[in-house]
Amino acid sequence: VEQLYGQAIAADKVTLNETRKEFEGDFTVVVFPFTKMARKKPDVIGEELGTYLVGAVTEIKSFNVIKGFLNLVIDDAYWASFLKEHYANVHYGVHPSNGRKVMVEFSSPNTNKPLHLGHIRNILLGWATAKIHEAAGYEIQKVQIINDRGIAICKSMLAWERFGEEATPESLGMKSDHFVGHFYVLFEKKFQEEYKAWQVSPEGQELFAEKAKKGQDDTAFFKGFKNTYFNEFSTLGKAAKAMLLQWEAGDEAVIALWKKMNGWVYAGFEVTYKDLGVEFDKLYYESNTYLLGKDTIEKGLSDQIFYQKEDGSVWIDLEDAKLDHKLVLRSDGTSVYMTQDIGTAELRYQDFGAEKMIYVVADEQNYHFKVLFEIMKRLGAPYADGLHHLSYGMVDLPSGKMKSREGTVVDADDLMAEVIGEARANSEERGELSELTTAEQTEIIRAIGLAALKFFIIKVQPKKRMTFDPKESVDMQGQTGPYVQNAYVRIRSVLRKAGEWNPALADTYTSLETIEKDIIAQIYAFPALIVQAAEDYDPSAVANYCYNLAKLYHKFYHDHSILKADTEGAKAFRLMLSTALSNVLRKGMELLGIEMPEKM
RNA sequence: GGCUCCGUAGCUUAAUUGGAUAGAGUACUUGACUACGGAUCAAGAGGUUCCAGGUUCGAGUCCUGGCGGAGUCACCA
Repeated sequence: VEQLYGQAIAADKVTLNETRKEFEGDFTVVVFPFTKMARKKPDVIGEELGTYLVGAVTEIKSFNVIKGFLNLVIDDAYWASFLKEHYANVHYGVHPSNGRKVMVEFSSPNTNKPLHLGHIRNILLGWATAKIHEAAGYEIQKVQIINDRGIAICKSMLAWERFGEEATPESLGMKSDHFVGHFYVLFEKKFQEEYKAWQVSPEGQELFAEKAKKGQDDTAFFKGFKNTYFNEFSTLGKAAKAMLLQWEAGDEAVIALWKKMNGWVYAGFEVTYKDLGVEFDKLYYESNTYLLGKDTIEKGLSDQIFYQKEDGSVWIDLEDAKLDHKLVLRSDGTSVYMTQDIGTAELRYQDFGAEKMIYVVADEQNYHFKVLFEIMKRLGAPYADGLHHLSYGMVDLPSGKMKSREGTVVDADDLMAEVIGEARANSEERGELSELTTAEQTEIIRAIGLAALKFFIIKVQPKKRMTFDPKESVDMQGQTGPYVQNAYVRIRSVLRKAGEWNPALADTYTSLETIEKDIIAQIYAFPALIVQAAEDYDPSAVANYCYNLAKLYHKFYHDHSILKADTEGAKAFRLMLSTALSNVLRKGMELLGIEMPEKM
């Protein structure tokens, strides 16, 4: 543009797209943006630019102009040499270190119950986001904050103490985190019973008469009154709150019970994480961090970033950021969730010095993180601009919203067992694995089942709320994880059968099929795709890319013979192409935490 | 009620961030293995991209106003 029209133009102002299938070419330049500076018609500009590019860039063989779109045709020789250069590189697509650090926080469970479907989406997103950043050149640190204190775990503790009769996971034959969750649900059940009885008691009726709004029926009133009842009237609620106070005071018996219960939960979590194939570099425990942040509040107060009310509580005024006023310290001087998060952010920066910190947390906390990040900015934290909330939509069931207190959750362990069971049934029907040992079969079947589950969840853009249909999640045909695995397995099978082959023969193959070119062009796009997915915090882009690549390969495989190709050159070229594609598929899926088996 | 997000084929979804005739999967109908793996491929049908305006050479995408759904607006976390 500069050469032809004498005006410089920023690179990001040039739209360069992959050419759509129905037109000839590989890349398309949209020329409309140049009409003003060139003062010519789009078609004329297209002709001029095309002529210039063909002359100036050896890789561009020819061009055509259609309705203001300049389609550029890349020389087959370029694609062939590109393939030759990269096909054997199993780490193709991975960028060299960019010297930057990123911390990803995900999972972050409460310790009062086992992990469920919501955690699975969180974990898969967090894991994939970390891996994608790593491939994009970042040094990564995967962390979780374990919410091991608070009223929730006290409920489980209290229920076990009152109704548990010294039971253990072993004595009840339960997975240990499920065991603790069982007592959490039991607490809720007992509490509900107590609440129901109280509602019809004289005291309950009196309060209803006194406090209910006009026309409000008792069901609606008592639904809204539940928290107040728990905090002010319930004997169970009082006992749980008393236990929390005892915990904070360091009461030996309570601490011992707390350690016992949490120990059970951690043992259970460990199994679930292992089954899911994830691990963390560092764990933060809320019991160690929940008092952090007060110093910062003090300092911010003297710097007049915060202000104090008469009752002693400390606030920040964020009205000019359309975020209202927010409490950061209670009137009794104790901290709130926000205080803690401020302190934890600082602690992590001290620990790791990451310029980017990604919080993988459900979208119900969008407001919280907006406020947190705004506060960090006003406090002048050097990393404030690198804070990012990877917000994702909640997972619904076809029957509606999941509620752990009501026991309508899909348990993570059960879910994995289910998809693996489905994979096993499918596999046994096919019988492809019958020659392998039982241990090998089990491992492959596990990989297939998990691929179905993980791909089903990751392929949806994070911010979209998703409905999880258990029936569809175990599908293994169509746009699924096993479909992608199958493309890989096919390639591995072909490569095994090919035995020794000579890559140099590929040089004699000079006239590429359209689909061969398409595949190379897609492979070519992989490194940039990784960077884009990291920038967008969007693992679904990688999932969809892998699916499209697998689809291309299945079609190619169907239409063109590889081992029985017409010439030795074509055979070598196609083996090269297959190898390259298998490497990309394996790497791409690896970024999503999905393994690729050799057989299935 | 304020703020934020979402709305695309019956269902699940994509669209290179404003580009060409909105692309897949599923379900439905139909066809392809004596084959390098049929967990595959191909064909058909399925769309007023929630509605109405606006900006633009060009809008599923941006702006305004509606409609529908979700979240949030705690001295809970």
